[in-house]
Amino acid sequence: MSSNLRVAFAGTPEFAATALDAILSAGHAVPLVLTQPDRPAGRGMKLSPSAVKKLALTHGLDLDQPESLRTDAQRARLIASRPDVLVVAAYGLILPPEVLSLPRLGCLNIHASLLPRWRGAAPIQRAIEAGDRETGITIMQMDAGLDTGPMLLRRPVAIACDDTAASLHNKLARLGAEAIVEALARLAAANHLTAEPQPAEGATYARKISRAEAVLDWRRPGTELACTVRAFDPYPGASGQVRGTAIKLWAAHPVAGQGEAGSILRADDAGVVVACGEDALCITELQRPGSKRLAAAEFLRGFALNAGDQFSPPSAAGA
RNA sequence: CGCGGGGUGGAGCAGUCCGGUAGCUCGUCGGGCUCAUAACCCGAAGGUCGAAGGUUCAAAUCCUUCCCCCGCAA
Repeated sequence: MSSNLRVAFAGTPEFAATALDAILSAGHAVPLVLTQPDRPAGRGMKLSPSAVKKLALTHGLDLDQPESLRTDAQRARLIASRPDVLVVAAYGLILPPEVLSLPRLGCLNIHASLLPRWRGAAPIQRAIEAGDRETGITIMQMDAGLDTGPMLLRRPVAIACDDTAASLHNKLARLGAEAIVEALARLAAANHLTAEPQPAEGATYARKISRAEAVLDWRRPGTELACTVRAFDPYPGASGQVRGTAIKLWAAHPVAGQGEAGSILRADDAGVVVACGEDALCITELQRPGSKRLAAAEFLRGFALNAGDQFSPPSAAGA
């Protein structure tokens, strides 16, 4: 690595940790890592460190976990670290103008979509849910808006018909890591990057995934429901309810068929076919509470589903 | 101490409350039937019932401790 930068890093989940790891491997100095404070999470609600924190600790990096960056006191360590640039990836905090203008080269964001499509919190899931065939990574110079800054670098990736949020997340995390390393390399060499403003056309907003959305509305078309199932794997998992039991649906594809929305047309080793508002959905992987994900054939041995059984409508099945 | 479900032949489950010969569906193997089959019929193998300790004439089942998996919630 010929020329290195002082790269402060702000990020929280696995997606961000992948990028941080690549930045370190590229030989840049990382004088400070910002990540969200430890949160109660998981069974037992134990305080858990973020993926980025764990990585930072294994590399012995300086770490700060402010609740926000609104005050000078909360920014003190970032200022003291004298970064050339701040790389932000799924950090989960709003950066005030004082932070955006703090590093000499500004703040770069790794965003998991081809902007301006899917600005916001859940670009990976929303792209799958919408049935997009392509998404990607955008390296963006951050400004005061939400994912509205000028673009430095865009990398497309195809969404496979069997991609889930999990599999696409992994692809995009790797791609994002490569992209930020390339952007930093160019930045180090040229001391600036040409930034292209985002077009006004085609902007959409990827709102956060809410638990309520996870309960499938069987009046929707089977093709859309299949996308939702993939978009919600692994979190929070599309769900339905039969005979009072909540059931998670982990894999499904649209098939021909018609009947009352939510009614089971067939249930055999090939899958559970449920009538939708349009066509039908063939569910091939299911899970009930306390058990694990099972292929339809195995699931049915322990939980009988038969033609004529009915999935409850979302209002009745909702949490 | 956030709430809860579960660990039983290769897979998925029942049996546990009310201790007393370990059961079901599927798979595997062998045989039969069939033009043929993932179909059907007959038969067989295969289990320290998560681990350790305790109670008992007797524990998958009751008590104690531990390990592992999962749902909710975040």
